[in-house]
Amino acid sequence: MSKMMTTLVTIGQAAKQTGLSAKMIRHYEEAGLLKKANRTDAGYRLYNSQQLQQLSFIKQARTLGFSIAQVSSLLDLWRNPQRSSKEVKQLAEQHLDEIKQKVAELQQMQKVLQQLADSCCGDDQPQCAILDGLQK
Amino acid sequence: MSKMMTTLVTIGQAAKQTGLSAKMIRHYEEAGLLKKANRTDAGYRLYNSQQLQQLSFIKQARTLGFSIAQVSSLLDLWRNPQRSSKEVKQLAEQHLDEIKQKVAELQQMQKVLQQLADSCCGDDQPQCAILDGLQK
DNA sequence: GTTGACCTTACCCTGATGGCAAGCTTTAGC
DNA sequence: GCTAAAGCTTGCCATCAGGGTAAGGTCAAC
Repeated sequence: MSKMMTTLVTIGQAAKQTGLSAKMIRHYEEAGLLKKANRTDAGYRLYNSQQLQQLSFIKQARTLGFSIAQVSSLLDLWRNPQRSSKEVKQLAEQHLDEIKQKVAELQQMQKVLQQLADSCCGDDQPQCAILDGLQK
Repeated sequence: MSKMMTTLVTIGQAAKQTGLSAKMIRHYEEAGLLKKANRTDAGYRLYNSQQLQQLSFIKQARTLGFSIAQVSSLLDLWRNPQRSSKEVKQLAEQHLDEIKQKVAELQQMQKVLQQLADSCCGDDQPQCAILDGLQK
């Protein structure tokens, strides 16, 4: 056993360093993404550099739009030396498909809405192509 | 006063005709989008053709992604003969901007995620560019 | 020793539904 | 007329990923 020099930080520091909020970190612990953090005698959570790395990983994955459940799976794969990159890629492509579908839905909305807006003169008269379009 | 022949339907029929669910219709009533529906002696909600038209309007607006609050404003404008199409157009363009921003965010996610997925060979080995990318 | 910054838990709020339960009403079949 | 099914009612809980607030304990600086 080697005695590592570990720098421990409280949740506020961890939040600053990872770009998360303290609330989110507690939430992730509660959700089971992280092992329960060690505490000081006073009950303050303490994080070492490995845990900070895990939190950064979560932050990155959330930024890419992965759900908490997906992040949980990603974390499991990340921590598992027996993983295959195939599993990871499958997860990523599944999420990619979800994103593409959302983009398509939003673009469809955008298209229709843009057409309606373009056909509305936007003056002081009550006649309005947008409302007419919604009525159809 | 002319006595109009009005066809009245219960909430299930209204749901079928508008593509909404009965639950949504009750929710919209609760949220103040619609006047409280008349009831039969037994307490069943009844909808006439004008109310069905309003429900269809709501359905269309929701399909275009307007929030309930925005639909409420749209309904107010729709019902107000003194409206100006300018007000409607402004609301629509505001929503259009929100959609465009969401699309941009999702496309940014998509781009990064696609790059990660492309650089992951997806084989049986543990080495994985996606996990490496998330770790950074 | 006090003040202010930081931490703790617990609870309610968001948006737009879905689901379920318990109970009443109406309709259809026999 | 009786019964079963379908339809309606309200009310409460769950979702998802947190934010807000309250009430209280802790720590560091001055």
